[in-house]
Amino acid sequence: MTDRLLLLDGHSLAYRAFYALPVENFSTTTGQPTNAVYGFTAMLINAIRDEKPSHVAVAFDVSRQTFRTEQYADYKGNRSASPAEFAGQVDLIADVLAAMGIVSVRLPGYEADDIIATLTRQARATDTDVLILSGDRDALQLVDDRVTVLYPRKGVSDMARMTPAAVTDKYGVPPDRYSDLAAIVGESSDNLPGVPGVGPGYASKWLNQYGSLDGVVDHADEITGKKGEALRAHLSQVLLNRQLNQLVGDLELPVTVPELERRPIDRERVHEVFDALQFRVLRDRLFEELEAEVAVTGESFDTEVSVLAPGEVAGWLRGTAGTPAGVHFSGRWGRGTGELWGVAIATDEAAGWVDLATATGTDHDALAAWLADPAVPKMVHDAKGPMLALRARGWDLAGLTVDTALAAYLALPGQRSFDLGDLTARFLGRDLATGGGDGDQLTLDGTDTQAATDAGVAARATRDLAAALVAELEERDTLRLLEEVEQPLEGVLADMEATGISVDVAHLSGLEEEFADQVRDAEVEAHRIAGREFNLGSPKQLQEILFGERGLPKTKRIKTGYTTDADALQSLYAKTADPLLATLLRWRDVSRLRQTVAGLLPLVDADGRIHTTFNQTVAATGRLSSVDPNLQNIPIRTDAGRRIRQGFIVGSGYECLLTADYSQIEMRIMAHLSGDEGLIAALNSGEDLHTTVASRVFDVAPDAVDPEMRRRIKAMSYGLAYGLSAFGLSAQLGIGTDEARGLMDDYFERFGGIRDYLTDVVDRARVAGYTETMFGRRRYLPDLTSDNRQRRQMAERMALNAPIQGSAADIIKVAMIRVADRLRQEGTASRLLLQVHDELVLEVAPEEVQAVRDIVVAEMSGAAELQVPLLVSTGTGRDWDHAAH
DNA sequence: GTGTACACGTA
DNA sequence: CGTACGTGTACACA
Repeated sequence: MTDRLLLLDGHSLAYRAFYALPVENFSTTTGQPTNAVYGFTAMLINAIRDEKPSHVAVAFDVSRQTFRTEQYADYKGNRSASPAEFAGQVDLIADVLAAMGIVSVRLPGYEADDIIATLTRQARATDTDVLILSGDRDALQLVDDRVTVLYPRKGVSDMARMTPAAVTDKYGVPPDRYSDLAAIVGESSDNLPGVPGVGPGYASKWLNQYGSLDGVVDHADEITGKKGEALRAHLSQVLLNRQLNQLVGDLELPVTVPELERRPIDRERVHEVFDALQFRVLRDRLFEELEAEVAVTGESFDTEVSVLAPGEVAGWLRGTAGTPAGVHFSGRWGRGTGELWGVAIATDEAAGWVDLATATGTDHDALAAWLADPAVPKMVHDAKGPMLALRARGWDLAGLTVDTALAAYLALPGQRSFDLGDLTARFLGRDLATGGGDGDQLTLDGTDTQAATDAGVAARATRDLAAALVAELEERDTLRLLEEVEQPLEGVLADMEATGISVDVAHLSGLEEEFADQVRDAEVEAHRIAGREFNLGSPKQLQEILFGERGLPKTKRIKTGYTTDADALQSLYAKTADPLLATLLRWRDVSRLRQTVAGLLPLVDADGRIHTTFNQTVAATGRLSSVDPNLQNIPIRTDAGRRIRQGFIVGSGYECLLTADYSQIEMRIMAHLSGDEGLIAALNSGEDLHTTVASRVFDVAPDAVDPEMRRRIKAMSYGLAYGLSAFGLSAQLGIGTDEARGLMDDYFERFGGIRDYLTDVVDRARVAGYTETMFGRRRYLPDLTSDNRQRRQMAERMALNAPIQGSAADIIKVAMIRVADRLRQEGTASRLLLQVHDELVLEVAPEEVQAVRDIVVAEMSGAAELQVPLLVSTGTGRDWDHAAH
């Protein structure tokens, strides 16, 4: 593979960053400005990620005194002394580079550009591509078919990619004539005046006409008019400019290109340096985006794993004397159950592996007792699955002090997967691999020693990782969330998954057939109206038919043409009354319903129940998610949808389902967090919230609020928590933007506390780099300082929503733990089945309805102390639909 | 087979 | 140009 050399102009980029990023948002708590360091480092990380160079160097100026100032005292003489805030940041950049294993180069008397020119020349002599990241246009003279300049256009992430074609396109001359052009037009940043009245247009015309600057000079007399006159008057300045802007490509440098080969990132140093700079987000990005680049130190876990022979388990466990242990379970699990094949246990002193297939009954008993002993501290990575497998054997897990997957989720809430190996590499700088790889190493007695070693190493890694993550969370004040919310919840979720929810298979099968018939009817009709057959499920074919053959007006643009989503089809139908649209919408509706039911049926277990899996570590806000199947998006809004809900029924031996949900929990959290008196009063009044708010916004009596007024206010109230704009509100309500803006103004006139809160949330998140929920759950939003407007605004909406959605998630998690505890304490047979973000579904045993309802309402309402009451409404019934209220 | 885009269900 | 998810289908790649 061809080598790729990335060269950066340290000073020019730091300077750019310094002026691009507001210093008030980038300084440490001790007052050290860091905006230039931040911007430079961000550019560096992006460039390495995008360009994947094999070699990297950063060139710096030593001082302003160079051979150029000797020749021309005013060279760069227009530059005011660097602001105090800039001073010192260059040294900090050098620290960052050292930690990242990147070479810095400087040479007295020369500028960074000369160093870059020299290294470029050296690299061109070998088979190496060169990328130059520089904020100095002089570098453009180096561009050729193997050398590209990345020039910051705006901010720190928008780069112009200057190839020979791009240079020619922009300046009208090829790169090797760029310096000639710059000599004629001058370079204000270097304080080199050009020919007055002559810009790149004339300069390139002359250069192309006479071939080069020499040609232009030779033929200066032939150039007519004012511009020719000006050129002749300034010839000496032009020639001086040309002399000064020529980069020196043959310096004696202390390094050569081969020595610039990328070296492993020094994790320890990166942590130290980034901690000092308080660059938490950037550090996370560094490790995330350059994961492949980060050399795992190679050090692996050299753990001796004792394969415990049949009969040895009890004795070995006694030997560990109840000391804290990392535990790794081998097996498989899902759909509310699982099987366990083996267990590895690693304490400080020893690691052991139990193969459950060969272990004796006594071994099993000893292991089960050890696992169930709450006095023995245990660390497990992602324990919910193993809990299901243990449960299936009638075993129990107690004494779980740290689940490293949950801990990592709180430390890195934006990450989607938490692989043990990735985490040990990231947090411990160690490699989980045990050097196996050459297949199974079965010993004579059939023991798979490689599996034993792998499991033992995983157990040891879990143990070490737990310590690192606990320290990390302690620092962020998030340890309580782990110990008092996420970890206790894990067991509750395992129970819910194992329990599952009963379904009426006959009912659902009937529905599936019914919906399938309607799908067929709609399809036939659609083909008839369209005059030909086509795939109704293909947006592409649909676009051809609607916008091509039928000539309907175009809808909102999407990547592949024009949207055919339900909203767009609705409004098209309102405009054109095209019967195909109605049929299409009907087809979409019924085929989706059919699909929902068809997806559920194969997941019904032998016990007649569906066991979903709740993901506890995927949603960035702290919510749960549900998969396999997703029971958090079962239809409810339409009659047909509710018929699907009727298929979820109370199980035999139980009396009914009970649902309990928080009313307007997000509005209540917004009231609490903002402290807005008006909203608090509205929620405390006990009257209908949206009517009360509407009466205040429109300044009329509550009974004068008509349904349309209420609808608009409801949309606005909920939209606020999502970062709704006047444009979005107008689109949603079908009113003009002016009217929408007026509505928003009126709203904030009465509820100014909400607006203040929302802007404050974003401001604080921008400075801190993250948002926080009421319980201290963080969400990191590096894009808040992006100079890409779309990304930044997206991050701002996330920042608005995360504390609200996340606090609601925290509250219902606490409620679930308390409900489960109370049900256990009271010895009820009733049990939790599902959580749907603001709703709990329980299965109630005979005679327990009243008690369970009281427990659920009390524990849900009492899960958090807010400035407004947490209202809970409940309902019961034979199925999920009838239990709604 | 894998990845992306679209559409759409819930809160 | 309103957040957070998961799933199924079509379609373009390998």
